[in-house]
Amino acid sequence: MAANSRLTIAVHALTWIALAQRRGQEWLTSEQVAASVNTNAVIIRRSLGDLRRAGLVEVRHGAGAGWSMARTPEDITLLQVYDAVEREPLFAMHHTEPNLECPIGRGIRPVLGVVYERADQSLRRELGRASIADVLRDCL
Amino acid sequence: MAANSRLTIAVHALTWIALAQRRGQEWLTSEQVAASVNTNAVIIRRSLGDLRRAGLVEVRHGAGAGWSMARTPEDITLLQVYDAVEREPLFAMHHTEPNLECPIGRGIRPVLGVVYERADQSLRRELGRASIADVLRDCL
DNA sequence: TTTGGATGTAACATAACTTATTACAACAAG
DNA sequence: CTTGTTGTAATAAGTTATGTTACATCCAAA
Repeated sequence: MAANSRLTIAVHALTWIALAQRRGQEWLTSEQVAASVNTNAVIIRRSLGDLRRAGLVEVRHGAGAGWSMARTPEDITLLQVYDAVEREPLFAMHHTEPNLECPIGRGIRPVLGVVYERADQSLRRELGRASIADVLRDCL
Repeated sequence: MAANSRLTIAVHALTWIALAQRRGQEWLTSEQVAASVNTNAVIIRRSLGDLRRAGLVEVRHGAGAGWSMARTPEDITLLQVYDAVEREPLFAMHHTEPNLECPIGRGIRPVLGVVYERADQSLRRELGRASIADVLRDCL
């Protein structure tokens, strides 16, 4: 299993909804999205639920229910999707506190924190450059 | 448990070995490194084993055995450490092949592959800017 | 007002990964 | 030889990712 595919699933779902809307279908059910992603509808509902909490999609209940974009594909970057679905930091610190009597044990965590923060920023900058509209265009 | 701490452990181990050598101790045992990182010596042996396979440290067997740097701290970047200990890509594709009858299912993987590649490159560029010597200096 | 189809979420199952720990064969310096 | 350390296997416990079933809740439309 290893690295998770949450960003992949969420971007796929959003891009497919964007294409369906361009074709005139305003609301898509989780079953319809799941058919394109080829996974269980509950996985899609959980992913789209994250995106809804981040304000990227809207949901409608009752008969004729489904999911719809809350913004245009041009206004949703992969960084926003990443922030919506990803919880863990890129790199973890020690599980147990290092030995504070050692100069390295004392100093390493803030030092690595700065390095990891810079790496995270550059990753996010790159993800911020691509939008759902870009992904949709390149898929076709 | 969540995100792994392999990069953290390996950088800590290397930095501590670098400091010990500067203080005149040429060879460190996995027990001595483990005492600073505050973990089991086997964890350290596995991490240093990865670094040895990448040519970053040397090992000596028999009585008086231990670990030593194979290069100067200035010549080891966190990117080299990252490559030595990290196997998984940053983002995974779908677990199951998406629906190839859908235009998005057909096109999404190469498109995301390009985006993920760019994100990975920028992360690596940032990790390549910091050396073990930098980490050691900032720890003191 | 009823109904039917979809969401939201809990519960559970499975597989993989991470860290920790014990045990021990292989190894080499003295 | 002796002794201390490495390299690695085996095992365990905790966590996460994904998939699946089940069902209460919701609401547009009939």
